Amino acid sequence: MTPKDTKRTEGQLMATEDELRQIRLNKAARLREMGVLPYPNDWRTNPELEDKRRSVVELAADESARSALPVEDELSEDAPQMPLFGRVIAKRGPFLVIRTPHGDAQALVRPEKLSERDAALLKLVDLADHVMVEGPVIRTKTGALAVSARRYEHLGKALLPPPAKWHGLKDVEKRYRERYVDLFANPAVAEVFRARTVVVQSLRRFLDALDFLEVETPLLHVTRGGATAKPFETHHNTLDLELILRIAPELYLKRLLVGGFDRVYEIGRAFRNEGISTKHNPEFTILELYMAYATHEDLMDLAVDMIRAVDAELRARFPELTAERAFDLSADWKRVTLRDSIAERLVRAGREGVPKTTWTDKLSHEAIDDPEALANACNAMLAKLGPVAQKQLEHCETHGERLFAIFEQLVEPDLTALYRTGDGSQTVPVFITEYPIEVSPLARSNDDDPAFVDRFELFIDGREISNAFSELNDPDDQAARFEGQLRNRERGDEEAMDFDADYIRALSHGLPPAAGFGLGVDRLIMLLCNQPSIRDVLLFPLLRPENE
RNA sequence: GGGCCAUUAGCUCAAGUGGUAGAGCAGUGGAUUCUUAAUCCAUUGGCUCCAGGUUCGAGUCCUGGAUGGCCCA
Repeated sequence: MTPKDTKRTEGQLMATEDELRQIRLNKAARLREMGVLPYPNDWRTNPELEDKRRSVVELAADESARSALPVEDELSEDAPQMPLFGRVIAKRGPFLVIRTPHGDAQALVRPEKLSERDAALLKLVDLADHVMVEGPVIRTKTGALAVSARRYEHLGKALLPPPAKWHGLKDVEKRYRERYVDLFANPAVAEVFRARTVVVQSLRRFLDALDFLEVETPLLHVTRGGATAKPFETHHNTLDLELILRIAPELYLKRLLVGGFDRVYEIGRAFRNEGISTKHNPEFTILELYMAYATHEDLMDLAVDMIRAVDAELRARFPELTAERAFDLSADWKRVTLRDSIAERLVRAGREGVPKTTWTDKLSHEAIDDPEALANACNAMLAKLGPVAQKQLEHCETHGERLFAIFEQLVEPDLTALYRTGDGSQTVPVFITEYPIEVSPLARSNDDDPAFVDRFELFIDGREISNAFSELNDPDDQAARFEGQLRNRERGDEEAMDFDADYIRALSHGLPPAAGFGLGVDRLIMLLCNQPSIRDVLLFPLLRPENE
């Protein structure tokens, strides 16, 4: 005992976290002395109780409906007993505010209305405990709803104090690390994750209605393919086999088209061993769909319909969350070739909110289709670029690679300035089409110009949401593309794909003419729910572990 | 990878130029018991992120590190 401790009277313990915990442990012990378990498991809900609880909470939020409720003194003898159970988040006078998945409602808990046992239990309640009350629903003097408790049960002890009731939990790191607290302390956060589920369900509903078959393909892959990215590596002991976590499901899904499923999709996790940012988490959710007897142009139409349908459902269910929008999904979605987007960027530089850059001086409109002029322009730019952009440009060996690099560096950052509604108030979704063949190893080349492929990427509010193309189903062409990837690997490209011999064999059995579409589900949710960081739409984003 | 910012009680935040670390909420004891961030009285609670340094004296200044956020590449 330190001298400080001796000054304390009983009941005046220090309020460090350990001692706040000890105070609650002491209350748990007193529950045990009363013959009540601190963590009981013998109280059960059922559909009927659940419906009643939901109706109580909904009534509590409905000002006009609750005005018809009786006050305590007007209660009839046979007033129905309604349940309210959940977590205590505030104590106000003789009221407990109880949080449920449907919202908050309050209980009026007066000891004289309870049995001696229940009144004694009530004395031991702490904020954040799980409790259940039952009694008639009344209107309070201030017009609020309350369940006037005739029965009180302790359902579970919280040993740690909840965050401040008014401010909630604000510490961003703590919110991500202790999402369980974030969710019950900040209802707006929980709302985002409910919205997330609605988006995913809505995607499924849309595709199911079009007779797409939802499938599950392996997460453990032997070869890297379907995207260009660094994988996570792992090992299977029994087979003594090096495996990677999939970077995309693409090649398995297309095998299923060979197998005769003409419309398939998968919503699942993909893993990329890359940086973490507000737009990147090492594991993320991807939707990929494949459709036989369709082209990438059909999938543009499908993408518009699908995203509009999802958004309509989301907006109907979450009007507040979706109120602020920098983009307009109801406008006509632009379709621009990659080369035209560069040309447009150059022509409009310095006008209409489209900024000038050093590229604007070095690169002429005519150079876009002239390999030598483009290479010269790139060389002239090199010194002006940052290290990463410089590296990307230096690695370019072909006209197509240069076009793609220029698109990424020059056009992509200013897409929101380039494509806007007529009055300029909002951005418009844009499909960028005709990608160079070199950067599209799985896409079908264009029949009229084999240097480009039948592919698009969809950008909404400047953010890349989707990538899609008509599928390459010529096995010899695909084999040559894989060879090209291997050469890139030798050039030092760690993201290049492997040669997938089984996939070539699958194509050799005949992949029907088809098109495929991939969508970053987390990014779509960020966009539609107006969330600035991918961590705000992932329940448990990857963080460096805490020490200790 | 680079730059900027942040880290103080369980939570939310204060502490001009270096001078005894404070408040609200939560907690504890009591009063009250139809409250709406309940109120009233009393009261507990600190390795000021970590490790060094400068100084008579560091939450504050310097160096290094940790974690997080934002921006740039």
